Amino acid sequence: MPVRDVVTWTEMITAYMEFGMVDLALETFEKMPEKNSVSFNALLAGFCKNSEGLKALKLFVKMVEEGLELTDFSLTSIVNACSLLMDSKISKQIHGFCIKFGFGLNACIEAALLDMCTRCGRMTDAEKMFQKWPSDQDNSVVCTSMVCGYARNGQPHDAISLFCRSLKNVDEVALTSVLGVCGTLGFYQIGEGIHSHAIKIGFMFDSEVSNSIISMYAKCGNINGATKVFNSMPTKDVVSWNALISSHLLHRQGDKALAVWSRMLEAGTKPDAITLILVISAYRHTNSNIVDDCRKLFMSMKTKYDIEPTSEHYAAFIGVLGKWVPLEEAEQLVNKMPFEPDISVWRALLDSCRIHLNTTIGKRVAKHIVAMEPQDPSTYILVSNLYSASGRWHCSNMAREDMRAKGFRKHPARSWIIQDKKLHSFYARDKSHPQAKGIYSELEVLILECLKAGYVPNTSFVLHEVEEHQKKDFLYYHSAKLAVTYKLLVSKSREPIQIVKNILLCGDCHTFLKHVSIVTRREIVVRDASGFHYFSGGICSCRDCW
DNA sequence: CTAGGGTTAG
Repeated sequence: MPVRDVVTWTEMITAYMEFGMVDLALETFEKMPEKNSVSFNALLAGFCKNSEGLKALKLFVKMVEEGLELTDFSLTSIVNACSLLMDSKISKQIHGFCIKFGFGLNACIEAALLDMCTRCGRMTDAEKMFQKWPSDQDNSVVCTSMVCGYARNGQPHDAISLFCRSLKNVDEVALTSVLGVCGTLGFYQIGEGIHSHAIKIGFMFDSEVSNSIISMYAKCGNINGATKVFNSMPTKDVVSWNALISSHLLHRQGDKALAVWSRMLEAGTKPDAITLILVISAYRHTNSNIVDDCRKLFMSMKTKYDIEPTSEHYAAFIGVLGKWVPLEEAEQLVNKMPFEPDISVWRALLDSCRIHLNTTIGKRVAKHIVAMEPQDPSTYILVSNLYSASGRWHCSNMAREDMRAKGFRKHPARSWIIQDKKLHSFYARDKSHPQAKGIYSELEVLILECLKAGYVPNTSFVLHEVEEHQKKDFLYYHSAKLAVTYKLLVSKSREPIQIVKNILLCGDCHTFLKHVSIVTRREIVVRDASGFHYFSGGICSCRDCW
């Protein structure tokens, strides 16, 4: 067979893989009358490109067993496959294989290995490789891998600090990643600084960078900044529209989100699956009169926009129903689904049970969730909290003990604030802050003032079995209360107080913060898992439903 | 002809 034919076949495999047509690529590969190592490598790389880590690994094993020629390209791809599998043990085996393989590592393999380490949780190994990287070599790729690795592994400070230390080496990819970190944490000043830097080094019109700036501003509470950046973009892709719609959702501006959706259609941009998840969700933040519009949209997804509803779309729609119509309708929809509902659907239904305070259906739903994800610690907490809410402490503790016995750890609930470009994070009854003493005594005073202003503690949000008189001790030291107290202590300006919380704000903290906004006459902005709460003069923008 | 890092949602 002439070489040119092998080249053509191989190019076809790559092209199919590029467009996600894995089966066609494989078919082509099998039909090839003659294969060389390049065609194997193309298939291997294609699997990785399409997140088929296991298929890539199996192919690689086959290549080794059959004694096929392995090259730098094969190694880079198999390292990538390990990154997809995120398995520390396999990653070490492949790591060793690459080193033993002999003919020296090149920059691509090294960079892939470093990235693999960050994805398998081997941050110390990644750091070692990073330090050894020759300084005369261009290392914008490994720099970015390291920044993203820190971001992924819960080390946002290291991500930002490395980014700032290597400004000469960062490019648009590192920018988007670190902007994501700023958004997650609510690091407004730093995010703004990075925005300026992005303009300075010429990425003002890079759409990926702009997209992440939109989302960064929205997550930091500046919805106008997000809108401004969006409007300034000369070309908006579907991600830009999605980012703006989700920005409005985060601020519970359902009408504005729907208005952007109309503009998007007028502009002729084809929505994708994420767009529809967002637009359906937007109806949570409108009113009960237009639930039917949402229903119509949901029913016409396939015919009008050629998007097949997935579990995520169902979950979003159930979230809307759960908010505006009787719970039974949401439950019925789950039972009538044309395919097996996944965990996101059950979680949405459970969330609706929370809004309706319906523990009967709630417990039933929770059982499904536990059965589906026995590995997930948050499931046990969900069940435990559900029992606590109805006073069944024994069952509640059993769920927690069950979780501990299995060695799972829950992701702790946290609230944090930013002060002097530093993050101060608190968990419930946290005494680890250097100023803990001052915070607790200040909080005592604040509680007294709020009680005077009419705050009535609601001990049903205490999720542990304790004596009634002890309950308030648990309630008073929730993380959001500690965070707001600390901020009041250190910032005397009239600026709004910004708090970020990684889960939902509890009902008692919500009531408390309303009173804090009265007695301190300061605006309080909380971003929790449901979006923004703006407290001012005793009222919250979420209208007490979140 | 084949290889290394990223953005929107949950």
